[in-house]
Amino acid sequence: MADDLIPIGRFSRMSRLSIKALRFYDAQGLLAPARVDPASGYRWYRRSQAARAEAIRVLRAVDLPIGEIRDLLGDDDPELIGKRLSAHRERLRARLAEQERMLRFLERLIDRGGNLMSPEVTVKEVPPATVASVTLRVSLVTIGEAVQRGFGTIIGAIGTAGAHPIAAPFLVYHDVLDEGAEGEVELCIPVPAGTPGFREMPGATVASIVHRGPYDEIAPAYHVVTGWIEENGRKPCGPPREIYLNDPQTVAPDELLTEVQFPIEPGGDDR
Amino acid sequence: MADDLIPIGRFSRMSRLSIKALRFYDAQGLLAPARVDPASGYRWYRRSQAARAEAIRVLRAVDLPIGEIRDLLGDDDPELIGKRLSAHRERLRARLAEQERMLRFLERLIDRGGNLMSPEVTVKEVPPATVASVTLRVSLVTIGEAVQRGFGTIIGAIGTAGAHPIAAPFLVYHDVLDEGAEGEVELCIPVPAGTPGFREMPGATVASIVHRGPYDEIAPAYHVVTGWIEENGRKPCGPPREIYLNDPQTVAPDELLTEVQFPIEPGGDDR
DNA sequence: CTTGACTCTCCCGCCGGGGGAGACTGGAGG
DNA sequence: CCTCCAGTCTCCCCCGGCGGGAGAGTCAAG
Repeated sequence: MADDLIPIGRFSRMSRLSIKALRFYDAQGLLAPARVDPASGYRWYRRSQAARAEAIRVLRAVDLPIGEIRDLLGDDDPELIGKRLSAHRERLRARLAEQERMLRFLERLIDRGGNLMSPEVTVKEVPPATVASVTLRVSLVTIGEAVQRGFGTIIGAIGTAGAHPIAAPFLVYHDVLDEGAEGEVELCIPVPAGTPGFREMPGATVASIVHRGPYDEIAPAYHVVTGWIEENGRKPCGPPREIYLNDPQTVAPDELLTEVQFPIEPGGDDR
Repeated sequence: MADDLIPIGRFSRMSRLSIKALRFYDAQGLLAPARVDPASGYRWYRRSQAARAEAIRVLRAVDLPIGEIRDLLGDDDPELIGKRLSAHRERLRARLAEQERMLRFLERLIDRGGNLMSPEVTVKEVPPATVASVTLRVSLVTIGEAVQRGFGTIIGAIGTAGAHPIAAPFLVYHDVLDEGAEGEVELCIPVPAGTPGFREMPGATVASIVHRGPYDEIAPAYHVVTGWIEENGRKPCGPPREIYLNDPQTVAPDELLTEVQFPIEPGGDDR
């Protein structure tokens, strides 16, 4: 009846939706103008459409996708609407949590001084040692659990031999466990020199790096060391070791310190 | 030297970056392979590139844009890197705050029961009243401040007349202030009936709606009422009023209640 | 030589519009 | 009646950071 038809510009100012957005919503079947002049294509809105426009504006302001706004405005059942909104709330919460995770991660990065790429690789001499050891065949999938049990076994053996650990436990990778393949790893715990019945571990010159964080983020540390070795023209000469400098039982995963050592041939400017 | 060139698939698994991503980073000049076969186009990476790849992965994990990662990895000054990271942290914080705002807004929406579109319009009779009033010429830009001062003036006048307010203050829009245009508004405070020297406000049948929230979000309420009037075939017959049901001095903006009344011709099924 | 697993380039899609080109049109003034 | 200007139209490209897939070429093992 009342043909107070409003052109798109004025309707845009009324609804605080951009002209582009209004045209887009028209194309998406979300908010069709009351009339479209077939000759000129001009869109004419009615004052009463401002309510729907406002609802759309509000829902877009909480980042509800266009399609879901269309669905939501389609049904009148307030309970269903509540359910849709709640579903979206969960999405927003998830996104919020993700953003928080990112922010915290970034703050950790900044705290570390932005040592993104080259947490210092150092060269050092590792003296020979007597170790209690067990060799296991594992894949990257089973390694965590197997290592836990293995160290338990070793500690038991040390105890029955009347000795005690004198340094941090470590692990020797005799095979490359690059991607899902199986391989041998040797679990070691140093014991007092000369304790009979245990293996003698030779000393070595190693390129070393300390990784801080959960075990499953250690791969980059390996790549950094191997990359460093290559770039500095050194030659690897033995299986790498991983030394557990603190205890996962008492320290948060973020604080875990793990040293990665790659034996290399001596020589070069070992500072 | 060491020509341990790694094809893209293996490097992808090593670095936990998708093949698509690696190709993209190559195209963006972010991580070029050590060698590209000119004949086949095959990309070959070197183990040492895993460190840079890892840095990229980490920085992408905190959603730093590609271009800025390139810049950041370009310069070695750790202080500058820290500054760039901090700048990004501020961006993340801003985004987080925005997400939180959305979530809180959505929760408010849900609490209200999802009355997005039709906060109930009611028809009612407004009795005549005696009011102390002042008429101002304002635009939408100046209205907030002008109304504040105007009500101060009126309260002063009421005091000197020995009367006192008996109902919520309101405002009559004699002109449409649709978009930046100037117009006359009348500020009114009801006083006891028959107080001499004040204006008599006629009664009316009105379509009414209550808006909850900040004043500057009130436009949609107007549109809902005018839309309702149009859809229900009623006829507007006078300037609209805005009644301030609670006090912006003592109530948070989100809790403000403002009633919008549009006089309409009597008749119809006034429930 | 064949086979199968990799890899290449190129193009489209996403999401919600923004920016701009080039062509029309509605209403007001003369 | 014409003119003029602001408003409007459609169409196309752009944003980010890849993912998906087509169609073709390539490497290594049997």
